[in-house]
Amino acid sequence: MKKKRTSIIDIANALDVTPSTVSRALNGGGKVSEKKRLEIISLAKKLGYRPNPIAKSLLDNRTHTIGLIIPEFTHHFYSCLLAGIESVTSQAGYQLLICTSNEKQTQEIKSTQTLLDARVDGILATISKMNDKFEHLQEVMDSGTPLVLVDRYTEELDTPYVVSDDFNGAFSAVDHLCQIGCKDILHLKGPENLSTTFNRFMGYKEALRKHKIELKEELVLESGNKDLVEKIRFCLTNFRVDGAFAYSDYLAFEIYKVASKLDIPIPEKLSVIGYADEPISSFIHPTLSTVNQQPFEMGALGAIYLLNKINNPDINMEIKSLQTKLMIRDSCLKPKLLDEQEVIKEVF
Amino acid sequence: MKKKRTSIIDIANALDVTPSTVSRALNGGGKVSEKKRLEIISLAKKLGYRPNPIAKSLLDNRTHTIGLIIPEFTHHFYSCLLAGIESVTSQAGYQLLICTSNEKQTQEIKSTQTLLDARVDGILATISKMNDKFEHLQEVMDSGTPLVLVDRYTEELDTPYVVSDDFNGAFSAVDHLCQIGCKDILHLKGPENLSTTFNRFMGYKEALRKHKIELKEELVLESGNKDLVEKIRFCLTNFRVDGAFAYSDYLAFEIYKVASKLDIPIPEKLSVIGYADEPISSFIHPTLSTVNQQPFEMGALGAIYLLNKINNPDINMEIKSLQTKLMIRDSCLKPKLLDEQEVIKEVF
DNA sequence: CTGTTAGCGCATTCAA
DNA sequence: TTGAATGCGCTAACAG
Repeated sequence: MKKKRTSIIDIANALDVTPSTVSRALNGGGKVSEKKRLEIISLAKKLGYRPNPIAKSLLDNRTHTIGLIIPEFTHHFYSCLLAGIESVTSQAGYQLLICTSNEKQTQEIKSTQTLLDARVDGILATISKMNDKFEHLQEVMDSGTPLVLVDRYTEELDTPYVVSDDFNGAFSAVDHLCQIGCKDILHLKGPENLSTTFNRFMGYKEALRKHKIELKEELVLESGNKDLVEKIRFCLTNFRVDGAFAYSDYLAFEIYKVASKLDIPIPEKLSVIGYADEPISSFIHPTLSTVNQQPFEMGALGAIYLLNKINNPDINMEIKSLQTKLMIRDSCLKPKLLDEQEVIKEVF
Repeated sequence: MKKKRTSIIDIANALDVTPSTVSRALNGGGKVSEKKRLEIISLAKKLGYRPNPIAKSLLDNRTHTIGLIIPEFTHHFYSCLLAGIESVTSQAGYQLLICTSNEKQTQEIKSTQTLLDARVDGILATISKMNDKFEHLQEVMDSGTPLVLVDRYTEELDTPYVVSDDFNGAFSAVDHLCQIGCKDILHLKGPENLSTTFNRFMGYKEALRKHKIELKEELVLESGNKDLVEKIRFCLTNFRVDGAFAYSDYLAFEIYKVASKLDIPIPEKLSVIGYADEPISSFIHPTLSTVNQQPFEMGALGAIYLLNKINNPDINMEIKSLQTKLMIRDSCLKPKLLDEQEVIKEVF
């Protein structure tokens, strides 16, 4: 059974003053005689008094709690996101209430309800993949609860967001492949209909254009279908592919597998870059070059935006496309003419 | 600005009844004329009424919130643990308030304070590595807030816990190595002073004993010191090591590296088993056999214990040493005489 | 069946 | 400087 905690009333009774006086003494605000103030404070400490935030919340309609909706816990990306968020909110004295959507809209809707019911001061959300309607989030905004989107966003919601700069992330990767001399660069696209898939593909194209390399459609593969491995094998066998850029690290690993079977050495004959900087990338052989999206920073910045909006509702819409970091590892040929220093710096 | 939510008083005024009546109608408990009941319910729905849990909490001193303290977010193990916990608590209608300790005692102490202040109904904690004092957790228990320990525990705290069965986990791994014919089995120990290190070592020894294999001290390596790689190399070179069991998957990878340099093929000449079933294990080549600790189940069970204790404070002390799952992958020789079915079953 | 009263813990009026 | 009163939203005990 939970023990009753000492309240300001207990202190008031013990000292023969009113709760008001105790409240004033403890909050420093009002005028209390120094003597009483000290008495009260010392007794409070002795009794282990801790203000009841529930009562406070009821009074001023703020909970100092922010709600978080993420698709899932078990991807490294979200763990980092979470860590970034937590680092900011805990610092600011806010609690974190966490819900998952499992990438399902129904659960996401439930989660927003839960958080709204809990009277959180604001909500940080990564909208789930399969979202077509955003009424539940619009409802959050209409209720006056600040909302900030992280990692994924939609133009249908007029609210701050922090995402990753997929275009430039992809661009920097393919640009690097070009710089080390790749001419025929395979691209494995991501899931259809995702803005990230589109933007990374755009980055790929733009880098080719910069280096005056013609885009060859046969070198761009959709990763959705089952015969992906077969298609990769076909490409590696029939075209003189010397570079590859994949939508994700996992897709890059598929390339590894095929290349291994075909006895194509990486990076000697084929330089590969993935995306997301999964921890696995540094363990696989050869270590995989990839694009780091800075999930921790993304979470932290999202949390900062949210706190800003909570504390100043009229604040200008803040949006940010976070810079990515190109992580060059052993899966790429070392640059020939390029200033090595530059690359090395990027790694750290 | 957060909009004022409709309260039971708003409904009462609109319908010219008292808040009590509305409360009764909405909660179904009391006696309300059917007519009024329907009126009230319909208006409540129309106004989007949602009860304010803050007020309820103030009243009955329960928040329907449980606090969680974990060392960190970014290890896959904790992500799974978290997912397991969340699956149970959300199901049961509880919110999750999350704090991290970063493996530091000072932060862990702060976290307990935060959670106690927030009046959570119970706390689920993975105590941080560097804990020597447990007063803060004892204080939690003294306050009457149910506490359940997960993954790590201490005998100093008389409270329920869920951990992993390290002894049998290690035993099953080494037992398997013996069954596939290994005679000289290297063991890489974990960090000193950790019960897990001790228990896994015990499991290793017991398995050897079962198979009447003499324990050779030179085949047991402390992993703390820097020249671990050198020591592994020495072992692999000078003794005819044909099996290896490591405290963690990461340590197993160290064995991979050395074996690769020495041109010792895995699993043909050396079978390796790690511990923890990191996702990386399935991606590395060859895929690494390992021991799965079922972190999701661990979290889920911990949450169940906690909810039990919250709802029935007098419940018997519940403790559980969770069974591990041996994951046999390509890093082990296929069994010769052993009934293959059995092994395959273990994998799934 | 329904209204009145009281109180959960606290801060903020307004009086004194 | 201090006390009394009020209310945040809700439920429960008691009256009617």
